[in-house]
Amino acid sequence: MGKATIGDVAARAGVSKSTVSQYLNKRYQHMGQETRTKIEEAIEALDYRPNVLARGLKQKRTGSVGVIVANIMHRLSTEICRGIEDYCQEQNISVILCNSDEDGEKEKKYTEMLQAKQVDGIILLPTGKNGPLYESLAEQGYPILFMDRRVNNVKADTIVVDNRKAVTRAVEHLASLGHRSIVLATGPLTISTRTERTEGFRAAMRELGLDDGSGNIINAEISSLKDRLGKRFEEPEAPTALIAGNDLVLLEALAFVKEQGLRVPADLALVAFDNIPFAHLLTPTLTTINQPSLEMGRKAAERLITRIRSEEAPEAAEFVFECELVVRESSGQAR
Amino acid sequence: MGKATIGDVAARAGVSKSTVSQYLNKRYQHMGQETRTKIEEAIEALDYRPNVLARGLKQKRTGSVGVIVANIMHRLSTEICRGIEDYCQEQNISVILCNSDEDGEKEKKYTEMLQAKQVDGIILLPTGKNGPLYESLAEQGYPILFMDRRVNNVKADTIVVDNRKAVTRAVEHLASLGHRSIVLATGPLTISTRTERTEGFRAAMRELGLDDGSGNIINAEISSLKDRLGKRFEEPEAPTALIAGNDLVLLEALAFVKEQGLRVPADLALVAFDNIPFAHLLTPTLTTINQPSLEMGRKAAERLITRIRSEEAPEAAEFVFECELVVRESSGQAR
DNA sequence: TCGGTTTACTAAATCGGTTTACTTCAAGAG
DNA sequence: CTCTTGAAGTAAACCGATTTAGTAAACCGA
Repeated sequence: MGKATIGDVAARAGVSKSTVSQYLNKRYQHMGQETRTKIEEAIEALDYRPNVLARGLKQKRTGSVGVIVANIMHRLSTEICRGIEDYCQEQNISVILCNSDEDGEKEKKYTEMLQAKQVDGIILLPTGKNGPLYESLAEQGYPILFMDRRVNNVKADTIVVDNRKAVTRAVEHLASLGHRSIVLATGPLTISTRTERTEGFRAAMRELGLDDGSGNIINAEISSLKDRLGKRFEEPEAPTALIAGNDLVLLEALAFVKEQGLRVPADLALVAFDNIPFAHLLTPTLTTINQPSLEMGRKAAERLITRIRSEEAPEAAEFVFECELVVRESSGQAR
Repeated sequence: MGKATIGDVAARAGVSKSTVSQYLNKRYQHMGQETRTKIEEAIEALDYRPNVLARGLKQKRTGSVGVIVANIMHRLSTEICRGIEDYCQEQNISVILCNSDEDGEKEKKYTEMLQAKQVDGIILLPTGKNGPLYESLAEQGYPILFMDRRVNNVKADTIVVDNRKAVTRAVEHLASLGHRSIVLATGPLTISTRTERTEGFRAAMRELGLDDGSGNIINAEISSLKDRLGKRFEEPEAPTALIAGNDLVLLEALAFVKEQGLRVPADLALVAFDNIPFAHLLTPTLTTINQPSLEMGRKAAERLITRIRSEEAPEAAEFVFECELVVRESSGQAR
């Protein structure tokens, strides 16, 4: 037997579809207690469950949001997703998860797909490669929220961390241990996270009277990172400390350290962005810059859903979270 | 302006909705080239995108599948999700992600929600706490697929790894290094993964003429694991090797090792299930039993989608993947 | 030039709900 | 006894697509 419909329930309860619909939506004002009971029984007997497609078609709300992340395999993305999921679960909203793979085309395809699916809103960890798309979404008044990375010229809610402050703290921490030649390594400057960290780094170094020349800033593709590090170490004033811009950079840095037989922190102190799991189990344990990813995810979902439910779209806002510097063994005294 | 509908397109192209619908579904047989062009133009001009809710309502297919995992934060779950997502992306299917949190109630709520959403099928990493639910889904002929954990008495596709063989290899490996007192530590025996590993362990130990008594098997809640380990180490024939049943157990084991000041592998050799990230960066590097999680995820999606698309449901099948023992430093020679 | 095909297209029903506007009936007011 | 009002409920339109059954016009052979 096919699934029961509202019509079946109505027939069995001996009332009209309209009344059943009222019941389903908990509008009991115009309904006798008796009718209510009959409907309840019919629903129970038929194991009826409303078709949310049909409902969504009429109501123009589907109770689902889309999330597009660059890559769910990154720890940060996973944690953000979990935060989003947690909140949505409480609110009975379902989450459609998409991986853009840092590919602008996929990102575009996905936003279109999500809109076709009539999701009520989208949370985007943007690739940054679809400026016009972001703008048009925001202008349409479509509920959209950006995370982790800022996009320019787009009036939409944004949730990020204070990258400048985070990197400043890391630099100050290392400087306080006597480090003077500190290197920052990140991927190419294609997204706000990296540019902000780079700028923050430059400013902090200058502030402390340390070399702020570009020699200590490495913005390179992961694949050429070890090369670049190798070259830097051959130059005068070899680095005594390194800040890794994310988990992938850290992996390369650790591989470099291993190959060169460097000792941490004696030869090179290490600080890494991202909530590296096992940071406390590595030898030496690793100093990290943690992001409150779960809370950020929760906040994102909360903000988006509030926006969806409120009649008028509130002014676009930016929420800035603080990172936490967790000092462990890898950032030790300079020689 | 509200979004354009098929009616708007039809009006603008000067044809009927039916014709536009034919066009959308690429049934050009009964359509003049001229009409086709006009429709194309209208769609372009109005930036029309079909409403998949409406389509799904009529067609009874939504092009989306649900995935319920116990906890996305587990590395294994994340990887499985990624595999599923990859395949679905290729097939233009969207993925609704749910976290059951090992909570039977949530799992139930989610399956109901997914069915209400008319998803075409469900991939479940079951909590194991909803036997009747699993059965009824399978009996209804609803496309459902179980992963990672087997469920009894349910005729449905299942994707698992060969846990017995995996644990046997690990035991043999350790035995070949001279270890005679090997301990297996897992969580409580509530799911097939753990019981299979435990049984496989027992069999392998017996096969090798080693102590197969239950003294070397610890099935305990994570919270009491360190206690149990401590007690076992006070008994005669202290363990020289430990197999950790998953990543959480490993964390406890490592904490225990640290507290007790044990040296790995000199005092205790370690082997851990799951694709622990950083396994190759820990000191010593960690021997792991890797699961082909990405392929398993892909396979799951492929199988489910094939089943959805085929008219008749194929016979339920079980797909068993092999684990890979990756030997690193933590499993060294016994004293 | 007439009946039969083919081609190109359309009207209307349908999917399963929600919502609006209306009806019916009983009780209370005057 | 009539009029108003409120309670309880319903018929029908609607959401935006697909699909079925059918039609109008062109073409074609005899």
